[in-house]
Parts: sequence; structure tokens; C-alpha cells
Amino acid sequence: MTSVEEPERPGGRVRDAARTKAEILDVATQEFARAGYDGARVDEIAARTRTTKRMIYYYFGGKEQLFTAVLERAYGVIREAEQELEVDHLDPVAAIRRLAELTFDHHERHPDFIRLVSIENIHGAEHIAASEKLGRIGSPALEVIRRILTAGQESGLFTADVDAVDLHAMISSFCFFRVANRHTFGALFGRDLVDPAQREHYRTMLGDMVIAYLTAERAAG
Amino acid sequence: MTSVEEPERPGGRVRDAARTKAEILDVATQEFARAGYDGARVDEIAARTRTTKRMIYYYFGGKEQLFTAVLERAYGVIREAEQELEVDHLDPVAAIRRLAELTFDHHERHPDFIRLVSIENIHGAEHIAASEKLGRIGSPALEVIRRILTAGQESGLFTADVDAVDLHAMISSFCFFRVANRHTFGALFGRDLVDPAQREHYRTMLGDMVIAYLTAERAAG
DNA sequence: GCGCTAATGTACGAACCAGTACGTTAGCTA
DNA sequence: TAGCTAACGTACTGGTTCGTACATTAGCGC
Repeated sequence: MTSVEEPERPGGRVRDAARTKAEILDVATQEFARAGYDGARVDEIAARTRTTKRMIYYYFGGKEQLFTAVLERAYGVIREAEQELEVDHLDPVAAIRRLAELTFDHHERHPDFIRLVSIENIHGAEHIAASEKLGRIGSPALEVIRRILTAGQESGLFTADVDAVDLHAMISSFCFFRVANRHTFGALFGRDLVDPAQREHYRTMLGDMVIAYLTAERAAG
Repeated sequence: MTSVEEPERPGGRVRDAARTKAEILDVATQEFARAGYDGARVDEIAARTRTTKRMIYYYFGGKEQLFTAVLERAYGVIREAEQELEVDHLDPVAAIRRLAELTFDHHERHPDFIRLVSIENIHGAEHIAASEKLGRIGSPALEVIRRILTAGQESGLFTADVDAVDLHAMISSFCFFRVANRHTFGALFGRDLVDPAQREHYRTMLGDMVIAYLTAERAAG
């Protein structure tokens, strides 16, 4: 919003492939998250862009590939966030709590991403399967969890012998459900799981749950 | 499949409003769960029914109302299952574990229901909001949780002071995630959360988690 | 400053799909 | 068994939506 009449094209150049592509991806992310894959309209995405529908097909090939590109970028964002995890200086209990809270925060801050994942699951993860990039994206968080778990188990602090993938599932499930099922849960039980006033409450609850699970005294079995 | 050439109309009657409606609901449930709301095709539902598209509009009014009817029936099924909960004879710890396991089992047995709930959340729970029936459906499980929690907290077995709705959310999140996100999780982490061979593993994990949370020694604060 | 190509805009088509107008019949009732 | 109505079928339509053929121009290299 620097100029008065022409806030468009802030970069100066009229033709800019990179910016056009990025803008399409931004709008497409919103539109797919808003309405689901089949509910999303290519014309609507184009209309909310500085460019035209023609460009969507020029750069991405089609609706299907556009959705795949949207997913690739969304997963890229979470991978980057995970790479900034700095918990190695903490003791295992504090480290796991911190990791859980960061996962919690990321879900809270990216509801569109959660919706995209829900949508992709409705479609059997076929776009992930079709994407070379997503096949080998991995998860930095998983490596961090592995290290903390090993440390905690060796020191005897953690009694549970879960592996990193299952613990990641446990943490994610709580964070994901809270955002993804917010609407049906709210409608049926009259409680908004994403109410800002309850944010700390649920964040603490998640941490307590994970720590309790990892440090509980297990019956011999 | 009792007769050879005419396995149709097993009830005998050619015209049967109740059966036609039920059949439409059955097929519609599958189709909506398969493709999402906008991906589902009314023509496809009709084609897989003994009747025609005309009847869908005759009985339900439209695609939107049909989906609402599908949701109403699906939620009705889970409510009925919850009404058969019999855990009052157990001690609080065993009762909670049993409840968690029944929730786990119901999610496992009704993947279509899980998909419908995901779809409804993509659309902001607008069909639940539009349904009178679903507004006052409640949840028998919630009452059971309330009773167990009170007993456990009064006896000092449970240290956590969660309320029933939050505990229900915690249990549901794990069960829901495992089924709903099966595809993306499998594609990204190479682990099938619904692998039958791992069923007991995750069922136990859920119970351990909930019990650990409820019985953990909390730091004063 | 000239030409070449990546980048972009316009206008249209063909298929699809929710919903309906109109016509027919099964089966209950009296 | 006649008549009435709920239940059902056929065929169509109007709008929508993904995708594309064709025309145009910006901006870089030389």
C-alpha cells in the first residue's frame, strides 16, 4: 500500500514468473483450504490473482497438479519450522514438552495446512504419492524426537518404550484434532477447542499428557 | 443372494418408501465418504441404487439435505453404541481404559463415519448447524465419563482435574487421527496406523496414555 | 534498436451435473 | 373392483467449470 492508485505489482516488473507462480500458490492454498479439492474453483483462484486462469495451466498444468504444488509448499513450511527446533540443551522431559508445544503452536498458526491435510486424506493421499518431492521430504522433528527419546530412556527418566514415529503420532493427533475438528466438536459439545482464552489450558494439557505417558510407572508385563 | 436371477427386492414389495430411503442413505454414505461433499455425484448415488435420482429429490429435497440426513444417521449409530456402555461396575482406572478402548474400536469399525466428520469440518459444520436433530443429540459417553471422573477424583486415584469434555477430546483425538490421517501419515512416515497387526499396540498405547495422564503426580502449582 | 521467446490475455468449447417437468403405476381403501 | 394417491421413471435443461486455441506483448540478448 505504498502508492495511491496503483498498489499492484510492488516489485516493479510487469512480467515476473516467480512472483506470478507464488501468487497463484498463495490464493490456491486459501481456496483449496476453504472449499476442499472438488469444491475449489480454478476460476475463483484466477479471479483473486493479478493474473488469469491461463497462467495456472501454463505454470502448473492443471487443477490436480496445482493442488499437489500447494501441498508441497505447505509441507515445506512445516519442515523448515521443524529444522529450527533447538531443544538439545534441555533435559529430556523439558525437551519433549518444548517439542510438543512447538507442534501445538504450528498447528494453531496454520489452520489452512491442517485443512489441506484433511482434504488430502479424503483423497487417499494420492497427490503425495504423485509427488516426487513429498516422497522424500522426511521430518526433521522425527530425528529430534529420536534423540530425546534415546536420552530419556537411557537415563531412566522415560519408562515407556515408544518409538519416535508413534510418539509423533500421539502429539500430532491432539494438535491436529483440536484444529481440524473444531467445528463439529464445537457444534456438538458447545466447546470451542481453539478459543484463545483456552489456548494455554490445552497447551499444558498436551504437555502433561505426553510427559505422563513417557514417565508413568508401568506394571511389569 | 437367495434367488438366482432376481436377487433384487428381497422384501417382496416393489414399492417401499422406507427401504428406498434407507438404500439411498446407505449408498450416499459410501459415496460422500469416498469423494467428499463436492466430489460426490448425485447421479452416481442414484445409479448404485435400485431407484433413480428422482427419488433422492423426492425424499430428501437435494444434495445438501441428503448429506445432512447421512450425517444424522451416522451420528445416530455412534450414539446408540455409546448407550450400551457398561462400565459402572469397574473401578475408575479400568472403566476409563474400557471406555477408551470402546471409542478406539468404534473408530476402527467406522472409517466412513470418520471421513464424513472430516468432510463436515471442511465445510464448517454447517450441516450440523442446519440439523435440528443433531443439535440436541448429545453424547451418552460424556455422561459416563463424567461419572467415572468424579469417582476417580473423589477416591484420589485421579490426580488430574480435567473435565469430561476435554477428556473426551483427548481420547477422540488419538482414535480419530489414526483413522482419518492414515493415508498422509503412511505416505510420509511409512507406517500404517491401521495395520491390523498393530491394532493391539495402539489400543494399549491409548489406554496407557489416558491412564498415565489421569494418575500422574502433578507438581504443585 | 531488433528480434526472439517467455510470459500473458481473451474468448470460447465441450462435458458435466444438480435439479425438474411431465408422465406412469403399484397398491391400499372403500 | 374402482378410484385415489404415494411412489416411481424418463428425459431434459440451464448453468457451471475445467481446460484450450489463438492472439499479443514485455523484456532480455546481441
